[in-house]
Amino acid sequence: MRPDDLALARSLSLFDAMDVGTFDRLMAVSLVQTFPAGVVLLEQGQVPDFLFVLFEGSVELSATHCKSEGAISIVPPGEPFTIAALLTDQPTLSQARTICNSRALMIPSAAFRDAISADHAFCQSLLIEQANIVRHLVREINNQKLRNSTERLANWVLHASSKAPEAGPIQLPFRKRTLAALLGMTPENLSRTIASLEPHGVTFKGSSIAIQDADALRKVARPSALIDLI
Amino acid sequence: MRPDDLALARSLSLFDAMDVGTFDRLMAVSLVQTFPAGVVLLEQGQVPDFLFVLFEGSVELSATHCKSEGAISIVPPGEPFTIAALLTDQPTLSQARTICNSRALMIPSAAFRDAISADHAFCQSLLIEQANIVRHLVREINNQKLRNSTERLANWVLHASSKAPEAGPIQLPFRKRTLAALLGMTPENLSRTIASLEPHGVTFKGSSIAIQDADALRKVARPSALIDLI
DNA sequence: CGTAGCATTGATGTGGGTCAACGTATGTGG
DNA sequence: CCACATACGTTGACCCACATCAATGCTACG
Repeated sequence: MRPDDLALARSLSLFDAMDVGTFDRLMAVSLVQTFPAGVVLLEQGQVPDFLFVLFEGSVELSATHCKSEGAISIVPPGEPFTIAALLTDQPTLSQARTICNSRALMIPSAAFRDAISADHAFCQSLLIEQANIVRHLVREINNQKLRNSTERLANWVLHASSKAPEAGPIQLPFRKRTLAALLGMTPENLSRTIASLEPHGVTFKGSSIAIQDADALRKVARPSALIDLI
Repeated sequence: MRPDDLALARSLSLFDAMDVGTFDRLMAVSLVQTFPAGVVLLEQGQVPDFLFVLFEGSVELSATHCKSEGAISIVPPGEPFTIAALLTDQPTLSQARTICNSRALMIPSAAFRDAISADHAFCQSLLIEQANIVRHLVREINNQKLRNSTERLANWVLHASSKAPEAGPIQLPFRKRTLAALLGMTPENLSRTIASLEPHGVTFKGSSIAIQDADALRKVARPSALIDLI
């Protein structure tokens, strides 16, 4: 690994609590690789040999069953994915596919598990991290069970705009069909839902989304601390 | 705590990896309490003061949003619940309500977190446990997104019968409306779905469910390693 | 034996899926 | 630089799964 990649890895929140010695041992056996868009990093049903941690790019975690596909989440840079499969040494439940050019740190599974055994503080921080993922997934289940597609889209827009660094229109970070899969609907229906939302304070123009009237949008979305991050 | 309750606690898989000293310290500040059916142990939005571990009975974890309600899961005896909220010290995302007379071990949150800090092996086993919960929730999301209600019910029956200790008809362990909430449908629709499943190898009689023809049922359910536990 | 909650059944409405056609971007090679 | 190809997005027509509302049976329990 190159020195600047080492520094980049060290700066990730994942390794915040990790002991320097453990970190160095882990990096000694890890590698960094770049991938074009559309590459499958992990097939569903496969036991992962590596833990992937995204340096740059995005990865879509999705599952297919009898021809229908659903996306679990889009992994942003800086985050690891499918840790749960690795920890339990079980086949992944989702496929991981790059949706743009990406660069990832790859840590051999066995070495990662050794690090957990060796470093109590790291193990603790991972536990908190997994607990946060559990909470995120419970939110997702509630989102899916208790809302219709209009509400899901409206809340997604609100959340995306609150995450954005500055005010003003936000850019859709992937294709619309990906958003549709993420929200649990068909691309056709997403189109219609977008159209039905335009009189309520949002405008979609290509991949640019602008919120005109946040209050009006919030009235449709009815966000809840139970489901959304306030 | 009474000695037999201490022994019962020690036998739980949750504490398998826990050091004896840590265990004793934890139990010294814990208590055991019994509850009738229908008691709310944890309100949604509340930061839990205790970790509950069920000795006997069952607890329903559910969420309500704008008058509609969805169940996340039914906790069986021997298992803890809402650990994720406790680990992250955040408000619970679901309400916990006993669905029958129950008895639970109650461990003060702070003491539980201390045990995690003190005992590396325990922390590691908890991490694996959380990873398993993550996998379960991902399965649940796939189940919800990729299947219709008939398939969900059929798979639920298959899974329930495979969990049952002996062959023969199984008993529905809760009211039908609870099952409906768990499967993400209305009670009315569950009734109809049950009726539509009867020509496919299952018979429902009151709260007793008998599988006549497992292959026929499996043909409707189309179970998948991706969603179900094989 | 009445009452209250739960399960069932029927009638009806609607959200969202499906299928097909058309419009619109993005890139590729002549 | 433009015609063409290919994939993506949009729109419309239609259908079906499921929710909703309302009425009727069940079962249980005081």
